[in-house]
Amino acid sequence: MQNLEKILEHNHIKPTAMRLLVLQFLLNKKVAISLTDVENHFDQSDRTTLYRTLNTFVEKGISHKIDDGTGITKYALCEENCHCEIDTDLHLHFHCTKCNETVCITEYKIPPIHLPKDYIAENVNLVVKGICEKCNNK
Amino acid sequence: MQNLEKILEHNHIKPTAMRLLVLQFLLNKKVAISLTDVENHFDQSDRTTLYRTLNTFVEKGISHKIDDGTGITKYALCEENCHCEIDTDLHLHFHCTKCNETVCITEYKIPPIHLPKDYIAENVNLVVKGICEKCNNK
DNA sequence: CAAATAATGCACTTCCGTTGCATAGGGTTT
DNA sequence: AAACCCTATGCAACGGAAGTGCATTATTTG
Repeated sequence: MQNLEKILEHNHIKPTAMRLLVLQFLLNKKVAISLTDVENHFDQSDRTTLYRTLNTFVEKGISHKIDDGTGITKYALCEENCHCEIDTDLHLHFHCTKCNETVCITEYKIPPIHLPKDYIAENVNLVVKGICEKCNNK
Repeated sequence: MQNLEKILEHNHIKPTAMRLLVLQFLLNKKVAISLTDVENHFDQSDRTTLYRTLNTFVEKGISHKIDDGTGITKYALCEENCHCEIDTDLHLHFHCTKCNETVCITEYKIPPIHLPKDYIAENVNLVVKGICEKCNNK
C-alpha cells in the first residue's frame, strides 16, 4: 500500500513507519477511534507518539477530532471532500450506546441552526446517541 | 428566599444548607457552570459534596448536564417546561470561545435530524461554538 | 561526515470525575 | 433524654485521559 505514503506526503506529513501504521489502522476502522483504541492495537508502542501522531493528522487535515459526549476524544479520517474546519460542511456523529461505537454520518448534513441575534457560529457539533444500524439488526 | 426550599422540596430533595446555596448559585448564574466553578465560589466547601449535590439535582430533574465539548461537564437549571430527558425537547447549547461561557439557547429548538435507515435516535446533543452576544457587543 | 531538524520514547504532571469509608447531623422511636 | 436510623457531608484516594519537558534516536540537508 504505497497509497498510504501518498496520502501523507500529499498532506505534508513525513511518512514514518508509525504514521503509516496508524493511518492504515484508521483506514481499516470505519468507526471513530480513541487514543486508547490505537494504543491497544499497537501493543509495544508509546502512547505519546500515538497521541502526537493523531494530533498531527488533525492539524494537517487528514482526520478530524470528534467529541461524542463520552468524554473520550475520538478520531476519524476525513472524507475526500471533507472541509471539517468550515462549519457549513460539518457532518453529524452517531454514538451507539449498545456497541459503544461512534460513526460519522456523512450522508446527512446538519440542518441550518438558528441563533439569537448577535451570536456568531463558528463551529457546530452534533452528536446523536442511540442504537446503530448494526446493533438494531442483531 | 424560602422560595429555594420550595423548589427542592417540590422535587423531593432535602433542603440542606449546602444545597440551598448551590441552588441559589445556579439560579443567579445564567450560564452553565462546572463543578470547578461551584468549587471556586464556595471556597471552604468540599468538592465531593458539591459533586454529589449537582448530581442529585440532575437525578431529581431540576437541572441538566451539559457536554459542551470542552471536556468539562457543565450544569444548568432546567426551565419550567424542561423535559430534558425527552429527546424532542432538547435545546441547543452555545459555547463562547472568547469568554468561555456556555449558555442554553432555549428559544430555538434543534431541527429534526435525519438518520440513515435502522438508526434509532435516543438523544441529541447540539453544541454551537462561536462568539456570544455579550462578547460580540464589546 | 557533520550539523540541523524532526520524530520518538520515557517520565511525569495535571485535571476531572468518581468511589469508599468514616463522621456528623436531623429526625424518629422507645 | 437516650438510642437509633438514615442521609448528607468531608476526607482521602483512585483511575483515566490529556498534555508537557526532555533526552534520545532517526532522518534530512549542507
